[in-house]
Amino acid sequence: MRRRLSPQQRRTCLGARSERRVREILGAARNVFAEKGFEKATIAEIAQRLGTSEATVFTYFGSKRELCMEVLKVWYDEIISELEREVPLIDGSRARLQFIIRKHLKHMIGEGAGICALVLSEGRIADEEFMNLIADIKRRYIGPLMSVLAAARENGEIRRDISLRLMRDIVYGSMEHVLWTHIVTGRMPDVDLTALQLSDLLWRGFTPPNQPVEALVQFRADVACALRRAGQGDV
Amino acid sequence: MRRRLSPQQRRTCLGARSERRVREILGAARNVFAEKGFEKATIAEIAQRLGTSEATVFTYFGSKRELCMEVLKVWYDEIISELEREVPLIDGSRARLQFIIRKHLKHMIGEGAGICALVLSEGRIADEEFMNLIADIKRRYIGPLMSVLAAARENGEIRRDISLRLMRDIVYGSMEHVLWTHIVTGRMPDVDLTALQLSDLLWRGFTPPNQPVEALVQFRADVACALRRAGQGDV
Amino acid sequence: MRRRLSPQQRRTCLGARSERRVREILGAARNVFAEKGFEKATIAEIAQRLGTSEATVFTYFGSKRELCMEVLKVWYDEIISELEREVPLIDGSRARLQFIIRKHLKHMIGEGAGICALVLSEGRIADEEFMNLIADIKRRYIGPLMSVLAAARENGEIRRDISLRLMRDIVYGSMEHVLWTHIVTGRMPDVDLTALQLSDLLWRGFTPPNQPVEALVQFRADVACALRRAGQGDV
Amino acid sequence: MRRRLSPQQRRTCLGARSERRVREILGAARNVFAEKGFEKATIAEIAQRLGTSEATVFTYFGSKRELCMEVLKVWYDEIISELEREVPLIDGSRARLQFIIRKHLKHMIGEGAGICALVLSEGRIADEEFMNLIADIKRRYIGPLMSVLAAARENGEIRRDISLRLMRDIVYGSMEHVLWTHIVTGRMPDVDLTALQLSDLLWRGFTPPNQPVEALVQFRADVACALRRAGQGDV
DNA sequence: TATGAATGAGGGTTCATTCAT
DNA sequence: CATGAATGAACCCTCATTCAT
Repeated sequence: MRRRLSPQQRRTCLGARSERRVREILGAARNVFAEKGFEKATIAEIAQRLGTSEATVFTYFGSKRELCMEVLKVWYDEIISELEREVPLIDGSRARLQFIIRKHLKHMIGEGAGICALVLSEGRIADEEFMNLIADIKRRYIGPLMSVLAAARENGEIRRDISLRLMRDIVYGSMEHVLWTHIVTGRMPDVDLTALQLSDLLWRGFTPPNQPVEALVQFRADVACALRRAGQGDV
Repeated sequence: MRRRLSPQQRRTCLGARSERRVREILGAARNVFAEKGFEKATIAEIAQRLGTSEATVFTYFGSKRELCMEVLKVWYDEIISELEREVPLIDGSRARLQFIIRKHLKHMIGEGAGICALVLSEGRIADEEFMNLIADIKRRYIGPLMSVLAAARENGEIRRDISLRLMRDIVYGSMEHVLWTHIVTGRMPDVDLTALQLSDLLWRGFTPPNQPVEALVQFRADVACALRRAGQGDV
Repeated sequence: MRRRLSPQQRRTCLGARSERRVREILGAARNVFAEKGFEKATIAEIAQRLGTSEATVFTYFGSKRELCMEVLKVWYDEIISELEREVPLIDGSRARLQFIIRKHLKHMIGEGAGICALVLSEGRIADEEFMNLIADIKRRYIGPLMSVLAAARENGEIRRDISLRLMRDIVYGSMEHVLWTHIVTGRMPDVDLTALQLSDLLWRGFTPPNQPVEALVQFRADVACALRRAGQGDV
Repeated sequence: MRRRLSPQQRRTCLGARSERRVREILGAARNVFAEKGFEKATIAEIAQRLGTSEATVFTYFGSKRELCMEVLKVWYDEIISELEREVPLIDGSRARLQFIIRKHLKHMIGEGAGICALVLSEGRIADEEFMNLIADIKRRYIGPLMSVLAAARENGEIRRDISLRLMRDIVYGSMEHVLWTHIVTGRMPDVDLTALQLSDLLWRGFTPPNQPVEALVQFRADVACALRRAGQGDV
């Protein structure tokens, strides 16, 4: 049966027109899944928004679940690669954290929130394949943050007594709750301000406690001195 | 019609035996809803676990939705009143925060996680009555924490430049993500340790910043970063 | 089983308290059946209005259908015997007709209408026993009118060329439609006026025609009609 | 969702084959509703008579209620337009009344009776939309008769002291009872004879009492005279 | 006698999925 | 390739009726 081909195989042998069709379906499906959640979304509605029939959807995607997975894959692939490309361009762990937070908040406002909720809600329930996909997405999505944290710990910028995993949970958990509040109340959060406050607050928690103040003062003096010697002026 | 009686009325006039029945049904329903979520849970399964018929469930609860709401109410009422009773017995804002965090983590491990997911996931989808209940539960559940934070801010223990709402989101969001990780990976977290670390980390973020010192810390990090970029290795 | 005893047998061996119970149940059932119709009426609602349990109803009446039949029997027995007692006291066929019409309209206003609708609506659908009861009730209910009409025909007061059956249908059909209009619109009809007009109008139809005069009347109408058709306006 | 489309929308975009399907379903539904009444009719039986599944019925009609409403609409639309077309072609108020009566009796024999009973019985019970439809149907169905009566009253052919509403109730009520008798007894009435007798009897009731005989005789003489003068012979 | 409790039998409705054209 | 049409399989919910106490 044609249905049993994986979507990749199927799509490989389709022409240009079909490529567009696939994208259209994914787009409509994304909206519907985001708005309704997996259970309440119906193929009928997706098809209706496209102006086609339900059967057409099944021509391109073997099942509702598969379609949903594809939607997630496409959506996350995009923002993950964006993240992976841009984070290294930022300077400083703290700035990177702030960047990641702002990026996440921006993506997750609007339709993104629904997609994100999909990942959070359905991941526990669905069959194994679905769960694996979601686990994979989460892992990759979280990758850039983990790199930043790992490097910062290497540098001694952040404390060693708390696991990176816990820090990661704090970062993403905080953001999700912020977003959740936004979804439920309907109020738009000020993304930039929230990102600033959040990264500030969390960073201060991540920072190693009890910095010896005198050493820092001395360090600043040294650098300033060196700088002066290099002839580039006041601090 | 019997169905049209509210569950309170119905239950009020039942004897001791049926009180037990109600609890049994609530128990089974709690498990099923927690495991499957609202949509995927079926009355049939709840009845089956009790060894009775679906009709019996409907004798005690007018609808699936009503049953679910009752489950939520019972579960949260218990822990909310526990929280409201015990938090005031603790001394010190920071200790209270730690207490709330530990309590939440403990409650949410196991079946509690599923119930909690119900509140988080279904709130956006269901009808108004359901949403109102969930909103109410959230408000009451969050009450003790908000009191602690508000008092701490009064005392000047925590910063004024960040809204309590954001702090609340950070606290609960972090915990939820911790729990989520636990659910997905199946690994039991060390509740006491996590509560300790989490409250420590967050508290330090909440605390008013000692700006001169922190500026120095940041300065050192910046220089180190610049140095690294300049390709001269470790600090 | 006790259930299999006919209600008569059962009631025979019950004491005074039970007699009252039976009447209470019949009363509540009457209201509910009248308001909702047979299908939409529920034993639960009947029991609820009595403040007892559904099982109690079944202690006295073997089934919903049986209860409904009993309700009909009791209600109609009363007004039929009333009719049979009072009609002979009236003088003159025409006055009797008017009396029967007024009586019917009065009875059928309010709850009576619902009972009557029961007879009209369910009679065609239910099982044979039910249908037989309804047929029997109708026959007896109609008896007094039939007697009046038969006697009037004997006297030559009403025409012989139209069957009594048709006359009966005209009398009761007219009234039912009047009542129906009243139920649907919710407006109270003026019972006495309607009874007067109805009996007058129908009686003039029942009366043997004075053919020459009526032929003349019709002739005039025909000419007027033809004239109008010919386009020469009013007569 | 497919279900959420109105039946019109749905049907509009279906080809000729499904037009037939719609008619088939309406036909089967008509029979079942007519035989059983709304409550006792089941989608299962309708589907079974068509040799299809219940789901198929729901593909074309969103709900049992909607299906029933459509059945009523189709059935009445046809006979109402027939009535509106044909009544004006008849000459004379009395002949029109007779025509309407005969037409009604003919339509209401057989399955029509069941449909008619639907209108009469369910109108009081169902939800508002249903009731509105039924009220609308009744109004339109009764329109032609009301026009005839109104015109006849204008001409002075029928009495002014009795409301048209009451006359209407008498006409339709009589017929319904005639039909009811026919349904219950199972005997076919002689439609033409009944229509003749009914219209004769009722018309005589409607006619203004106390026509001055002498004037009529004179009128006939005048007309006859005029006719003779016009050279067209004897009366 | 009264009733709390339980339930079998069914009805309406939904929807992912299949298949012939 | 697109799709109109059909449907099996569930699911929620209702209610008359039974039975042990």
